[in-house]
Formats: sequence, C-alpha cells, structure tokens
Amino acid sequence: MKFSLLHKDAKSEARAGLLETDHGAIETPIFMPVGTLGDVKAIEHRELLENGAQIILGNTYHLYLRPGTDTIKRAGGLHKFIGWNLPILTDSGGYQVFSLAKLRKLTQEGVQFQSHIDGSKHFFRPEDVVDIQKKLGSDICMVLDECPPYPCSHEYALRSNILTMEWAERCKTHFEKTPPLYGHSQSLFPIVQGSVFEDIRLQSAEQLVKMDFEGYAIGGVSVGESKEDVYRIAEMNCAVLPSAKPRYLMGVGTPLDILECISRGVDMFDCVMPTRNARNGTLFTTYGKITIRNASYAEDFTPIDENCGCYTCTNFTRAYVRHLSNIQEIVGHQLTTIHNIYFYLWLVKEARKHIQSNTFVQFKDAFISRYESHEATRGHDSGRKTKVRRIPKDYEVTKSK
RNA sequence: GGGUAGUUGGCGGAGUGGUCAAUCGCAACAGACUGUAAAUCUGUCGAGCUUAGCUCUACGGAGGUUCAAAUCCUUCACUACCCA
Repeated sequence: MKFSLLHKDAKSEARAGLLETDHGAIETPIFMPVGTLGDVKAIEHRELLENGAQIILGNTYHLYLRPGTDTIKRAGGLHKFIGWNLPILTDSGGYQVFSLAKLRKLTQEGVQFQSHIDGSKHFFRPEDVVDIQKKLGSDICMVLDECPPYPCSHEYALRSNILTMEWAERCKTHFEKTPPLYGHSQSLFPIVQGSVFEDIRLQSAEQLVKMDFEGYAIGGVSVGESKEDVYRIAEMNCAVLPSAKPRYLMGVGTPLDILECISRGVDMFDCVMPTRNARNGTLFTTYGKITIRNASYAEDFTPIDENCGCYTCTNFTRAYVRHLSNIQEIVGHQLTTIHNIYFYLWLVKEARKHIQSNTFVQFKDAFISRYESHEATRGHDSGRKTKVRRIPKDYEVTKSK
C-alpha cells in the first residue's frame, strides 16, 4: 500500500491524497460503503461502481460466523468470493465488542463472543483476528480493539486503552510474520481509543505512531457522545498522527460530520448511515435529510434532489420512491440506497475537488448552511442528540476504600 | 316464506353488566438510525380542551331493563349460510 499526500488545503487541515493498493487506487478523502457480510445491503456491486465506490468494508466477526473463514479461503479470498475487484477494508470485530456487549466476555488474552446467530461461543485473540483477515485477503486489515461505550469513566477508558495498545502490538507482530495468501499485499491499521478523554486519546495515538503502521484509525466515536466531542477527538488525534499516513475515522457519520472531520484532517470514513437510513426511508439531499415516507411527498413529482445526478434522481420522482418505500418493495430499497450512496460519494468527491483548489472551507460552509437551513425549516434536528446511557457496572469507576 | 349466525373505531378482529374510548393485527401519521444482531425500532392513532388530567360523542337504528349496557330485553334494518 502506498499513500501519497497530494494537496493540503490552505485554510484547514483538509487533505487530498491517493491511497494505492493492489486492487486499485483510492482517492481521499473517501467514504467507504459498509458491506458487513460481503455485500453492501440493497445495492449491487455494479451499482456501487457506477456510483463511484472505490473501496468497501467487510466485517471479520460477521464473515467468520457466516459463511465462515475457510469457505472464503477456499473461494480464493473475499474479493473472489463476493466478486468485487476493488479494495476491501475489513473491520476486526472490535466494534462488535461494543455492540454485542451482552454477548461477549473480555479478557486480556482476547474476547469471547457468543454468536448472535446461534449462541455458540467463539474466542478471538488479536492474532486470530489477523489470521482471519489474512484468509479474507482484505487490502486493509484492522487490529482488534475494544471500543468502549459512552459514557465511561476515565479509569475505564484508560484500562481499555492499555488493552487496545497491547492488542495492537500483538496484531502487528503476528501480521508481520504471516505472509499474504493470494499474491496481493495487505496492510494493517491500528485504532486510537481513549473515549472522550484528551490525555488518553493523545497517549493512545502517540503510542501507536511509535509502533509505526501504514495508516491509523480513530475509533471509539459515534457511540453516543456529542458531535462536538467527535470533532474535538478527530482534531486532537489528527494533530498527532503522521501527515504522510492515511487517517481513518471509524463509523462516521452524517454528511456534516464528514465535512467537519475532513476539515480536521481525516481521509477515510465509513458509516452504515447512508445504507441503513435508505432502507428506513431517510434520504440525504443538499438541503437536508428527508423522510421519503412522509405524506407530503405523496404527489411530489420532483426528484429527491434536483441537484443530484444519481440513477434514482435522474429517472424517478419522490412520489414514486415514496410509494416503493411505503409498500416495502425491494427495488425501493435499491433506489433509495443508490441515491444515498451516490450522495455520500458525491460529497467526498466534491470535498476533494475543493481541497485541491483551496476552496474547501467555502464549499463546506455553503454546504452546511444550505443543509441546515432546510432542516431547521422542516423542524428536524440536524444536530446529534447526546444519548445519555446508564453506565454499565463494569464501566464504572471502582472506588477503592 | 322458515331457520341459524352475525352487525364493534379507516379495515380485519377481540371483548358478553361496572377496572372500556374499548386487547391485538393491518393501514395511516410522525420520529429515530453514525467501524450493521436493523428492509429495523419507537411514538401517535374518536373529538375537544386549561392535555401526567378533564369534558363530550361512540360498539347497525329506535326503544327498554339497571345505580351502571358494546355486553341483557323488545323491535326494525341489513349481511352470510342452510331449508323450502
């Protein structure tokens, strides 16, 4: 893998780069559609290509369970198995440590998952996660990490980060002594953690930089903290990550989040939002998000976004898309997903263009202003609500008497 | 013509004397969704108001019994099936 920093924006930390892998180059900043199980839901590979996708995600935990690592290995790797010839990044299952918290047990050695499918138990050591990703043949592999919940105590975040650092080291050691299986090279990214705590975040990033990876991910965000926290974390972490290496902010986000974080120096994003929301009837437009199922679109014979060049907007009306969405027609999911994916990829492409011409900040401000004014008009909450959860017992500070 | 069963909120369909403005499903309406246990989930869903409460109108129509009726009685209308 080779990363070239092509241009740094004059008025922000935004960067335009080129990430070259054996499966092709990726123009950064980039949005990576999430294809957890080996497909981006409700959209075909050819449609992804038509809409400008350059890399997709897969998930180690999910693919390990189904169809199984060995099946994919016998198929000749994940690219061959799913028929996707462009780059693939696989997440490690670290997020599932968070999202399947009720079904897992953490130890220093690794994490035990109880399958959400059949309840069977599986143990992942950091080394196992590397082995699985070698068998998958991912262009970019992720280390196993613990994504701590929000909120969590400083003490918990600190302990958690120590574990994540240790696991990153183990992953790297194992990764380096395991040759790739399919003739193409693979890279490994570690994940910065530390919850919302600046000291831990910085320590985490610095420690990983010392280990020297080909790229770095910022994790543990978009788990319920405020968007201000997300931006702050992106900013403080990017400041200490090497500028010559790609930076990947995991799980982010809304169109605004992506622009804000690009301006803080992030190169890569992934999020289920465009695909999941499409299936659930929320569509992104240059003037805010719309809920296509709403009655107000029943006889709206205009495109979802008149500024959009996607297949859906070029050929169909809001009224028709609403109808398809309302009757839960498969092609409805397909059309909404095409639109949202196109929109996200269009957004990062525009961002890149403006970075290269040093007009990114103007572009961002104009985009946000238009996007937010509409949302305000519609009474939508454009901002992210802070979900305050009860801290689970094991995440609380243990008071020593 | 005779018999039997039925008629409940937009629809389907519970409910057989008070805890019923009425379970539930669908439809409808609105909201949520951020490294996907999600084509999912949540809320509203008779009307009005000074909206954690109150008032009014409601279970085919009319009348009756009762302190109290969607629930019991009479009658009318309609629907389905069976017999002639």
